[in-house]
Amino acid sequence: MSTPTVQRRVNPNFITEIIDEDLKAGRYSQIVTRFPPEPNGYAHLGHAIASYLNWGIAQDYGGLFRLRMDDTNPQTERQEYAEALVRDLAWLGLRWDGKVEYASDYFEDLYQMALRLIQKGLAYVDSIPHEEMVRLRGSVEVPGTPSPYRQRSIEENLELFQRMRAGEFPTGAHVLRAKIDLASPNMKLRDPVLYRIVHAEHYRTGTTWPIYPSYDFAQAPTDALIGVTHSLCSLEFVDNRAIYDWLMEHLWGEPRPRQYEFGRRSLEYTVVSKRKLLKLIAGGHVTGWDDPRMPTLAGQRRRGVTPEALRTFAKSVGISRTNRTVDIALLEHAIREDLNLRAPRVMAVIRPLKVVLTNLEAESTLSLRYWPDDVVRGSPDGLVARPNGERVRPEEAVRPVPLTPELYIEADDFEVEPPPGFKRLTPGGTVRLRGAGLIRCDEYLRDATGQVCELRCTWLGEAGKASGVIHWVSATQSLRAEFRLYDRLFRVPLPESEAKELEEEEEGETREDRDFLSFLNPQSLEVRQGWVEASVASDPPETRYQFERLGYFWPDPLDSKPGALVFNRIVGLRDSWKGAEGPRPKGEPRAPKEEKGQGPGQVVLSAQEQARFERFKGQGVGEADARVLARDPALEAYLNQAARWAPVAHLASWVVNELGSSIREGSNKVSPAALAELVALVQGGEINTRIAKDVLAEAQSSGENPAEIVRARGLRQVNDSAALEAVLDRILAAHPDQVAAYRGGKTGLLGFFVGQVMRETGGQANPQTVRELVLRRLG
RNA sequence: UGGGGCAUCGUCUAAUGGCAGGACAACGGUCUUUGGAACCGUCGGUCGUGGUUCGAGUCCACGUGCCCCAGCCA
Repeated sequence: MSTPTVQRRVNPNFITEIIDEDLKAGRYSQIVTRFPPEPNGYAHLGHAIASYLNWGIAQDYGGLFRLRMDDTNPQTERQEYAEALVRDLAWLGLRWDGKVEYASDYFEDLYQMALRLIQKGLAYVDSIPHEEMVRLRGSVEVPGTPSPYRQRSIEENLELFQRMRAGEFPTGAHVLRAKIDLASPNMKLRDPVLYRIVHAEHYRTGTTWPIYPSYDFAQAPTDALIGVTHSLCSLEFVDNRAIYDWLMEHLWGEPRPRQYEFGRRSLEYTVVSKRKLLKLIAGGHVTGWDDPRMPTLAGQRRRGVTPEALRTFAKSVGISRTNRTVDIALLEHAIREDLNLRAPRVMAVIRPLKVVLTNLEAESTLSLRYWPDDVVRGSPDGLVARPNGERVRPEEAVRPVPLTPELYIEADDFEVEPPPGFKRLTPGGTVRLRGAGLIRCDEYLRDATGQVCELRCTWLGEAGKASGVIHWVSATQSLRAEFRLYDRLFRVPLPESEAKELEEEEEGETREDRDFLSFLNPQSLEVRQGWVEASVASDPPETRYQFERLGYFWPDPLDSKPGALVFNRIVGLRDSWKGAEGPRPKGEPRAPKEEKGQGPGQVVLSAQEQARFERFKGQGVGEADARVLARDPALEAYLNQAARWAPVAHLASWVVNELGSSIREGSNKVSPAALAELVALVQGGEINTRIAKDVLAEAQSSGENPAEIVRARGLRQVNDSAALEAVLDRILAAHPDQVAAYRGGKTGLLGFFVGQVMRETGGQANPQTVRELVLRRLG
């Protein structure tokens, strides 16, 4: 196992940094990640991103990836969901090592672990009513108070817990709690529940267990049992990490899994919470979990999105420690990019307008290519695919397209009064029929309602010129088809926060019709009856097409039948035409960022602090540092000790800015005398601040004496201008572009040159001297 | 409010204390038998105020804003 070098599945991030360190330190020989969905709903894009991350990292590091159902709540979980989860994640292209794991497979192990905890006096059976327990837990401001049962003997706890397991008590009568700290400021640590009694049938274990582990007690121990090393979860569980660590400490030991949290990703114009998805289904706003507008993997699959596109999307979204909402354009881009190379081009007309070619008597059959030239050119072996997958030379990747005297074109492609820049058909105008020469519109007919219903045109062959190209199909030899044009499910990018604002305006009165549903996009599905060229009838049913100028489509896997074709629009084409109407509406514009009115903020010092502040200032300490020192007794004490060996004015900024955090958190390993000695070296010009800082950091972790490190390494400051100039010359010669850019005005490069010299000299050059040299040489 | 987490172009994401870069979007152009694709370019960012430093997105202090925690859900 080693650090990945080529083509990572997941870009480097704060987790891979930790893994790199762990591997380097030899803490694990192989990394193991896992994805633990709860089988209480369908997999959605959020699952896709999180599972891809776990799988991808394991792949990148040659580690193992496990899939585990987190099925510890029999009341909400179902076999159907577990199966769907497995099916959908497999479809996504994830491969897990070993069988699918289930937390429920480890119920016996967990039970034994709970017994051990009780035996160690670290867990107890609590028998107070639920509401009472909630009350005793206190609040964020008020510490909790112990339950009267907290002091039960080990024997009594053991007996009670065993009787819980034996099913002797009704649901909710007792719980097993960890004995941690009821006064902890971390609410999660106030004696969390480990086990509860639930008499309900579990979809896998049936009625064999009347007790079920809680999230916390299932997570850490099963991670450990299946060998997980890096247990990733989302940010809302940060506080739970304390329980995770506590359990591992008392039940497992090293090496053991550790939990790391990442920020959730949500997607514009969608919701993913199970409750909301169910509401969409129940309300008939979508047809089910696999409705192509749903953010579920089942929905995306039915829509025609490929797993490759979703993996590309997941990779591009990335991971950080911040909750983020991703621009839906990123998803659409990933889908188009994938389909551009995958989808053969054919023609369909979804808003038909009849065209009669008055001078065309005979029918003919054209042979049109499936692929545009740029895709052909991009093919590595020069071959391209037929819809059936067969790879052939471009001139063989063709289909027959009948050209007949009666055609259909897109109604949008004809305008009686064209807006400026309109490149399609107009009365008397000429346009190119894709692959079939030019036509001129001689006449147009209107129906009783005044709508244009037919065009009479002259077919010109190649005689003439036209700037526009439109698509078409034969009116007599094409296939009828239904087209389902899917669009965003919501009108606004953030339906949930919009709904929340509404709620607040209503003063807490949550009305059914004022929630996120009120932001549904009424045009999220538009159904059209039109025509598609007949060649598609002989293609495999899962073929994804680009209907030229319309978008990417594929036959609906459930509803499309040979005699009754139904095509789903997977995603439209980008449209950069800004005509009369412009591109299709993209929702309401975002609200601009609010101006933040922020004052400078000044701490009010107490009288005593004020006195100390004045004293430090009098000793030559800068105001900001003096203010910090005056308010922090620990720093002041440290500084006072160090002051026996060096002037306060020289020491203060080091104590505040370099050692401040470690002194405060009690991890400081540099003695006041040692700091004073180091600072004296800086003051004497023997070393520069850069060396001092590096050495200090090293001393902080190793506990060595910093001045000793300086002596042992022979570190010193290089002031010799001639020597530095020689180094600088080499660097200027090696970076002619940067030199030119600097002379051209990019003075930000000063830092670059100084930095290069510093690096070259192992940080020992006198940076002021270098800076002057650079300025002199390039100025 | 006690505790915890987070803050870089409109969006997502990079930058051992040393050139704030990439992708998406937007905008403009080239090319084009798809107003597609491709290619080129433009716009645009370190939450604020101080401090440390030759040099700060990164370190320190003080602010501001957002998110999570008081289920026997996960």
